[in-house]
Amino acid sequence: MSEMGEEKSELSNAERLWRIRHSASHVLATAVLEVFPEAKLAIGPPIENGFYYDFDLPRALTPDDLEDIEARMAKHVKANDAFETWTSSVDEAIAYFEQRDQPYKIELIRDLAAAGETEVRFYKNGPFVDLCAGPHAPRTGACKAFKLLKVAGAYWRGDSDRPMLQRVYGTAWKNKTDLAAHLELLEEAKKRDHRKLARELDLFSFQKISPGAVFWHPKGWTIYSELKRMSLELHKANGYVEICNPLIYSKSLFETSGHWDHYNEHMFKLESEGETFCVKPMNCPDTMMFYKRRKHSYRELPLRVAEFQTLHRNELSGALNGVFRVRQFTQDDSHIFCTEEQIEQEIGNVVSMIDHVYGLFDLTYQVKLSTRPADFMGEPALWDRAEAALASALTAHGLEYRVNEGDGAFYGPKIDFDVLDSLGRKWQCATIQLDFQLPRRFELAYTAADNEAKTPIVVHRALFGSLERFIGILVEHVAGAFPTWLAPVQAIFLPINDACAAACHDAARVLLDAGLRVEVDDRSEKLGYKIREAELAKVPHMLVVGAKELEAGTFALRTYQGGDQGSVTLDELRALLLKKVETREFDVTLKKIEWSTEDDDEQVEHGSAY
RNA sequence: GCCGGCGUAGCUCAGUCGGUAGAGCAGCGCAUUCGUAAUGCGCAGGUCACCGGUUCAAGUCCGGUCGCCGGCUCCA
Repeated sequence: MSEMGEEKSELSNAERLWRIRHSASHVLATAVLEVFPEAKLAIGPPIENGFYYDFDLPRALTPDDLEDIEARMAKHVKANDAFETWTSSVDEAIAYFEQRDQPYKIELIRDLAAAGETEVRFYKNGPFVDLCAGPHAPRTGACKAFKLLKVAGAYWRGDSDRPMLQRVYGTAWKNKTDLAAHLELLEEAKKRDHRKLARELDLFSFQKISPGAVFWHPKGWTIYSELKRMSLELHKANGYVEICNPLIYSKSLFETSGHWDHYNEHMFKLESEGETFCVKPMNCPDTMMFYKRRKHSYRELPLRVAEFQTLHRNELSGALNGVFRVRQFTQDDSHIFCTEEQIEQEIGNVVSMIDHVYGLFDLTYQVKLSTRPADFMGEPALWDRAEAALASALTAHGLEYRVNEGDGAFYGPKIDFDVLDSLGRKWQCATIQLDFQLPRRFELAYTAADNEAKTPIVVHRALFGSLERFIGILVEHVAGAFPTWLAPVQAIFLPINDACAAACHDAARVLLDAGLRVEVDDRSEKLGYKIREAELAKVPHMLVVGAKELEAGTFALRTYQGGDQGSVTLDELRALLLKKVETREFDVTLKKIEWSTEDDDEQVEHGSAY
């Protein structure tokens, strides 16, 4: 008892939660086995904010089943059974699960044995015994604050060639208050879903006639255009040139690049006069052609070439997701042709640009450095030097990053920047990828100082990643209330009666001429109604004009969710708005959604927890 | 693509046992000229996603297709 108490006090909060969640997954399996004694168990690990367990069941689970299972789980939690643990030999363990007809468990044990384990660990709570490395909470009573959330399909061992199992997801916390807070967070998060906000704010839509492609409405397109303009400005200031190449190419281009062999099923193809053409899924192959059009001197390097062209990728229908995962999109893409010596400085410059862009929106990101995979191409020594250059550029910018060993592309190591959406899902946005292969495949060269032909290195990189995905992230990040420089309508005049309308139109004209996006709501509605609509449209600045203002020649400024800000003159107003636009001020009061700050690293340490 | 769920007016949603479709908001018209989050009255709006089947009769039951949502896989 005292031992247990000591153990408890030494554990970090995160570790305790981790054990509660892991234990909850066992309690879930306990309940599922009651309902389906013939259930085949796969794995049931803790995850961020909760847990899941994968089952092979005779039929699909219904919401009613979940309720029933949840009620049974509550009984096992109330019973407060102790988690007991022991080890047994591989053979005994296999015999145990053979007797119970649990093929997935047997496969796991065989893999452990193949990895050199001679003993495996078991955990038992009440009637339920599972293969498990642990650790667990002392008793099932620790799982008192849980809720089952959803059931989804998941391939056994994540392999699309293996059986599809049913995965039950749940969330678990140390007490009911935390659970309630988390459920409330989920509700809040749903409200800022970019698909919902896009409809409410009339930014963009999707239509059945072109799945996975965005129909941009005037307001959404304004945001898109402003972002693109900002990005281009930044690129030009950083020594990039911009090109624009075709969308459609003979398949021979992709045979040269390797896409025809490795990316075929993702490309849209067309036939014309017996020849096969492909709609480009990436900008790299045609940018190689741009480089190749003539000879280059080492003096031209690094050569930074931007191309923001439209791309098409035939993504699996089930993978499409709002604006986060589409079939047609545009990257703020560039390719840097450079020498090996220039890599570190170039990467450093790109990291600065990324940091600048994300800083404009107070967006936080997670950095991953992916290193040489098993099936790499090129010389190991070059890989080592390149990986070191990437790491050093990240360190120089004070960025914390995680190393994903062996997760690089076969053609080079890369740095990925992940951003979370409103539901806490990670989406890759910015990316920096070194490429040793493409220049070889396209036989690119530059003439070095010694008059020898050398092969340049290519850096693929994007800041936003795709404009579409980034805008989706942004919509959710600011909950639809954009900073003034991006707001589709930056200011709206609200005349109180018809007599004030003319002054509003005159003032609006002045601001429009200054390049601002301004509207006048001169409908015969009451002020409260107009304010309500402007607030719902999340217009950052509202200018109320009545008899008082007409006489004083001023405007009563009201800001989005900020209330009455007092009177301003037209000159003051114009200066205020222009300053915000020119400095791209992030004038948004964020109510951030804070998902768990646990790092995945912590989860990886318990990787054997099934 | 796979597993599960869903698809009724522009949006959010009702629609009982199978008996021929309803509300609020938005839209349109008229009235109202109003001081910081919803003025009133009226009108219009539907191949119930699509195709097929069962039935005297289908929004409702069955099958297929498409799309969307949550996951898995894959990726920006």
